[in-house]
Amino acid sequence: MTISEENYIKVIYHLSHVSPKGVNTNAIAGMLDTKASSVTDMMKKLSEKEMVSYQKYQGVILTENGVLTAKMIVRKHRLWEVFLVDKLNFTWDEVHEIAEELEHIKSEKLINRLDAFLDFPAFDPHGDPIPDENGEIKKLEKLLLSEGINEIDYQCVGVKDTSVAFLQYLDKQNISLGSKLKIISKEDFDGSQTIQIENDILVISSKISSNIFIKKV
Amino acid sequence: MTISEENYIKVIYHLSHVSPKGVNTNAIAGMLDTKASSVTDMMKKLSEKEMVSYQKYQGVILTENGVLTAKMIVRKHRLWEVFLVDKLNFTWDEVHEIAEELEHIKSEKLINRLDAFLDFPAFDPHGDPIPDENGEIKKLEKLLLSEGINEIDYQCVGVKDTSVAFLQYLDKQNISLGSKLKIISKEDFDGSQTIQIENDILVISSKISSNIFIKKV
DNA sequence: ATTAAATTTTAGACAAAACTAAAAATATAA
DNA sequence: TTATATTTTTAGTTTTGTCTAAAATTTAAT
Repeated sequence: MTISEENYIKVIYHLSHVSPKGVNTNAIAGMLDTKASSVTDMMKKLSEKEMVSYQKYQGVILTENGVLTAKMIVRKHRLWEVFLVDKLNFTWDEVHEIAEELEHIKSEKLINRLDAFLDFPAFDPHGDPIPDENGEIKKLEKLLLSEGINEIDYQCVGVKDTSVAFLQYLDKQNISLGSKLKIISKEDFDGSQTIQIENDILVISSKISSNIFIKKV
Repeated sequence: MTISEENYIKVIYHLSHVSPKGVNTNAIAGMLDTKASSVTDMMKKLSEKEMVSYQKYQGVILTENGVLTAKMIVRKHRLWEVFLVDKLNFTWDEVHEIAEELEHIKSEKLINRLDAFLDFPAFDPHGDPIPDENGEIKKLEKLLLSEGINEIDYQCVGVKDTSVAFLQYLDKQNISLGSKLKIISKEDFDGSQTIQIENDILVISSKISSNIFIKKV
């Protein structure tokens, strides 16, 4: 696989979540900043390699093989992003460009060693899930606030502890279902978090945060 | 700079240490596993970009700019090798291929952060020096045995402690000027090393090893 | 149901980086 | 110092990934 082929497959993979019954040429061209005619050319090639199934004018769908290939590229991209943020202290908004290059480094052994070095993270710094070695994706819609990542936009979707006392606490703090929130920082020492919730800043203990379910918005 | 251009510059840089007054086409072709005619084509291009000075039939020399570019590629290659060995537990003989890919990742910020993360190493896992941010190379001919790297072929070139007692010890152990040696392993706890010296296996304390000068062979 | 608009594909070209085969220049050896 | 061998360059192709412009197909609108 060339870098160019990998980029096409990755883009088709992402777009196929929006158009599962066939990704159209123009959309691909738009994402890759190229022309529709170039896309057609590449689709013929990827079709020969059995990475996509393609019929003229009908859009394109990844084959099973194509999906797995795409997931491995996404896996590499997101693991490198974790590395850049966790180990090299980049901020989460700086890493995309560099990861776009790193995702094309070939060694499978490298990426699995990196995965272990990073302690098998399930989500990248943007909150997106990281496929495992076999392409499995833990698509945990909701997660605990205590597991959330800084600077990501979340929404409150539920609670674990349903006691009256807890719900009253939430009420007092103006936390309710659907509240938009963002984690500003987390204290390593006790796991307490500073969060922004609908324009208020709030400090909550890990006992609270591990009883609130949130979801990426 | 394309990956291909970078590879040519790197090869010319290495070859120019052997042929400082002009690297010939065939040698470059040999290193890059390509044909002499392709080299000629590329030399014209690199000449236009003022990375090399090139006259037909007379071989090629890197410009000042070309040398700096080459050093930055070597820097990246060797820093990634340190990362792979020190952080991801690769063995020193596994890393070259992967580093050949990683050396072409573009971000300067990335490489300087990596340098810091690795604690500004001066040598790579093969014992070769790593150029710093400005291209400076610490070309320390000799180093202490205690600073040596496992599995590298060294030669004994001197001693620091010149006392009779020490020299007698060396004599008894059959260690002399010019002895070929290789470090098999090093104990983290006390710094003692197991070394192979002219086919004998020997365990020496850090007091000994920090009084013997060696050099890569 | 036609016609107009938008999308997609074909056909032909181009640039980068490689190749082959032949010509030119340099080096070596009788 | 010629003749021969080696090295290097030129000229002409090939492949990959792209482009433009024109033709074909599908979609939308009256």
